[in-house]
Amino acid sequence: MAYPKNKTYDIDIEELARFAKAMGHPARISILRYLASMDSCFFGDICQELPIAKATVSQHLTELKNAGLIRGEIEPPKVRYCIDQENWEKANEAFRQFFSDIHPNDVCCNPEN
Amino acid sequence: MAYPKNKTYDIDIEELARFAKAMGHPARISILRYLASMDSCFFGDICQELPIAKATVSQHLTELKNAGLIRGEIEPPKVRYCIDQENWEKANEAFRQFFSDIHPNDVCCNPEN
DNA sequence: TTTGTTGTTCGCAAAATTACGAATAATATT
DNA sequence: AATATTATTCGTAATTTTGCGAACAACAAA
Repeated sequence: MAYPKNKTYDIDIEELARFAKAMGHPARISILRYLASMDSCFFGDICQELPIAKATVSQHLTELKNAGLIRGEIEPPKVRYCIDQENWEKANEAFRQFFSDIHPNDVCCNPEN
Repeated sequence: MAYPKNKTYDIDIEELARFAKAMGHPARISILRYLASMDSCFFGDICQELPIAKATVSQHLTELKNAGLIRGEIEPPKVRYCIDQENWEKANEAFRQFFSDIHPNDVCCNPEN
């Protein structure tokens, strides 16, 4: 853009957008999927799953942490990552509600109507 | 980045990421919400709902169209937009499945565990 | 034919994203 | 104390995103 200019949107819209944005990259979806399938997950394990450099993986993890979707804690010399239970539920609910807002027959310009 | 280097991920992961990315901006969430709440929706109506310039709205609409989440058809001199029923369901299902993959008690490093 | 309405496209600019290797920090091991 | 392991941060670069006003295109109305 340039100068953000304080565009404002509803809080819940901003929140859903933040969750969606965090999920808006295949590497980050992969990470979340992987974390969701494991009980124990170190940085190194995640790193091995992805076709990108560790520095980049670390950046993606930071974004997921900032969005609240994951947690990381140091277990020297490793770092253990996992899904953030509370916010994961929040995100789940936000998406669920969002999609439940529209029902097929409401739409007007799809071919079938 | 620089030179994309053909990072590959599973097809379904790519798809979910594309949907999420399209939803990763409050203006686009607003548009989708608005469309989901209306039967009839012209560009001008959408535009009035948002705190950004029409050129920018048009760009966001293009992104949503490219992601397959909406459709637009010309009804001179206006353009009618609506949710793309089929892909909306696809997206809904993709998110639903994604979130259903994790269950609270699987996680390992949340405070409660 | 000129004018008005509607929405897209163009040209531009600032900021954010994605990516990498190298350097660094923090801890454990020898 | 020196070395090895692990993961983050730094520096850099290319690309993408977001945004705007102005110009444009398409059609309707006067």
